[in-house]
Amino acid sequence: MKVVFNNGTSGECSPEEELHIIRHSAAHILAQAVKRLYPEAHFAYGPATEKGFYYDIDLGETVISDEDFPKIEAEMQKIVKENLPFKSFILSREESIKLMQERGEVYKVEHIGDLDDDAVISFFQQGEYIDMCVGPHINYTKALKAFKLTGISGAYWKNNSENKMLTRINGVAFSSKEELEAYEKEMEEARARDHRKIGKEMGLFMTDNLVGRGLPMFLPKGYTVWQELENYIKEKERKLGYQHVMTPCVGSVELYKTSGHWDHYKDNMFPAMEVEGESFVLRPMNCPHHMMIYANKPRSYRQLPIRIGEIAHDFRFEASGTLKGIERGRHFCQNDAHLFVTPDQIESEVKSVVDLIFDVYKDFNITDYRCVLSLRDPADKKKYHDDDEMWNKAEDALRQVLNDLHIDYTEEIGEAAFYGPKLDVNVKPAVGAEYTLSTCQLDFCLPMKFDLKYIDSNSNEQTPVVLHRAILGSLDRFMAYLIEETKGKFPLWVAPVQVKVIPVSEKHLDYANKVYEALDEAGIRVEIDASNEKVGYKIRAARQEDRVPYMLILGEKETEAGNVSARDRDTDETSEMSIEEFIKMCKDRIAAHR
RNA sequence: GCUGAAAUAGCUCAGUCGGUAGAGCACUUCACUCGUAAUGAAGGGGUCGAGGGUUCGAGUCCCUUUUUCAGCUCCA
Repeated sequence: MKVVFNNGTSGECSPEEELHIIRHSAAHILAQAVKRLYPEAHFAYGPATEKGFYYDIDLGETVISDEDFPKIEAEMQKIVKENLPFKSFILSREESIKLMQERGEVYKVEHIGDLDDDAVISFFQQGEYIDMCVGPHINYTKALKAFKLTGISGAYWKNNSENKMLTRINGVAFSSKEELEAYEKEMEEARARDHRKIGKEMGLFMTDNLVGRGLPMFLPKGYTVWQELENYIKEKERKLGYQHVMTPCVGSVELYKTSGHWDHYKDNMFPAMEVEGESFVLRPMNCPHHMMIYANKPRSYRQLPIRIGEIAHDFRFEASGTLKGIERGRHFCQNDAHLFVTPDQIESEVKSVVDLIFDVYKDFNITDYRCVLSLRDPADKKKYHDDDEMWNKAEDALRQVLNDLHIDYTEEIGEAAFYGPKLDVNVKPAVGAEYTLSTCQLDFCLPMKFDLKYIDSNSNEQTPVVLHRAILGSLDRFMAYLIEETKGKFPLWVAPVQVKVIPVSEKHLDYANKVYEALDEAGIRVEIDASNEKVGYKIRAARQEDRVPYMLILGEKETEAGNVSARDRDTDETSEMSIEEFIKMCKDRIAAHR
């Protein structure tokens, strides 16, 4: 595809860059259309995104909504039809500021101020619209063939909530109409597997205004899934030498002042409760409790590593706008553990945690994830515990382990916890932004704050190192992920209803009840559909509502032979076998996941 | 928290200019006794999120508020 560069020349771009350039150009065309329709508009940033583009716009007093999209899209379409050429030119810093000031583009002027002194400042112009930009861009507006505005929202200038909120118009753009249609279909499918939607359909969890915002409640079927996940991970941990504990959901404010969490996070905690002169908070995390368990008695190097695990209820006063089903609530249950280790053991214990993460991912077929080594921002002395030597040691140690394990990761500055660096494993939900599923954090800081000790082989006191880790992250969030990945078709061992017994007619109800009893007795989660409906109807319901792994169709033939006809959810194939054979098959399949 | 949008039956949604609240599914009952993705009929079900206002009259217009959704910020 032919493109225009910011030095005024034109040439071919690589196929990989093509879409990006189309999308970025779409942002300029959007701005041009908006400027024509709303002359009072001023523009901030307008980049390409993963699937399209957006432009952050200051519209002054004007308020627009998605009802205005057809009008704006029509104007964009018109600009495309006009087939305006994109032209570029370079100006000096002074000329640039003058040009942008003349046009009232205060954000662009501020942007110029942020640029390095030797930065080349270039502009692109199509028709009457001029934008400061490094390009490149499409050579004519007609090269924008398929786009659509998808949403409107607020966005802070320079992504800082202290700054003014601008209007962000989002859009998508593709190289062809077919690709745009495919994308829209994909989005529709993504919305259909949103865990909030499926959770409602399957009766997994609910919320209620009277209970409170961000406080989901697990219904019997959802709690069944939850318990399976809990048992699964606890068993894995037990085999790896973890010891599970149970600690209270409340802690004194002093506890969190000691850990340092109070200073960093008190605004995101439920406010303190004053009782008889003491202050308590609902706990937002479990590290301090586990630290105190470690400190409960003298520890020897011979006992280390000590691995303390807990399926722990936590409460965080998350901003209302961030709540999202069971993916992010104000109450959640962490699959938390703290590993107290000697410095020599860091590598092997981190490795063991990382192995566990990927072992679990294998069990659940999780393949689409991204590893991030989250580091401190050395300039931010306020957020991060101020001890450069400690940080360098911790970051180097974690990086070293990841390299030794040959794990692909990207480093992100300013993403660390206040007490130490972390390895985060991030995934993408059906709808919305990436989040962290699993984490492993290296902490030299809290053990010092809590004055934790162990006696080394020379009878000297030493401070242990702590690994904070969560494999399923929170059970709630993991379940959200699992729902979206499986579209509610949970693996047999997790499925809230594993088998649905479907009698062909009321005549076969007695036999169906007998089969039901046998399965129930065998510990298989079974339901019977005794409703007065046709088989087709019942199958449809079993597929759509509970998404059951197996349906047993029981009619004349099965009753006489004493067999079952088992229909497999995943293959839609039916096979006839004895009750005993079916039970054995189920039990074997379930046991294979333990 | 911020910007925008939305809230009507258990669920998904319609409701025009302000004039007695609707559909499909689900539920209940009856008939049918059925073989692998919807049998038929009848019936019950609503303070239109909440509170105020305008009006002879408000699901509809205005204000406040709560919740939900999209995104921003945040995520120990």
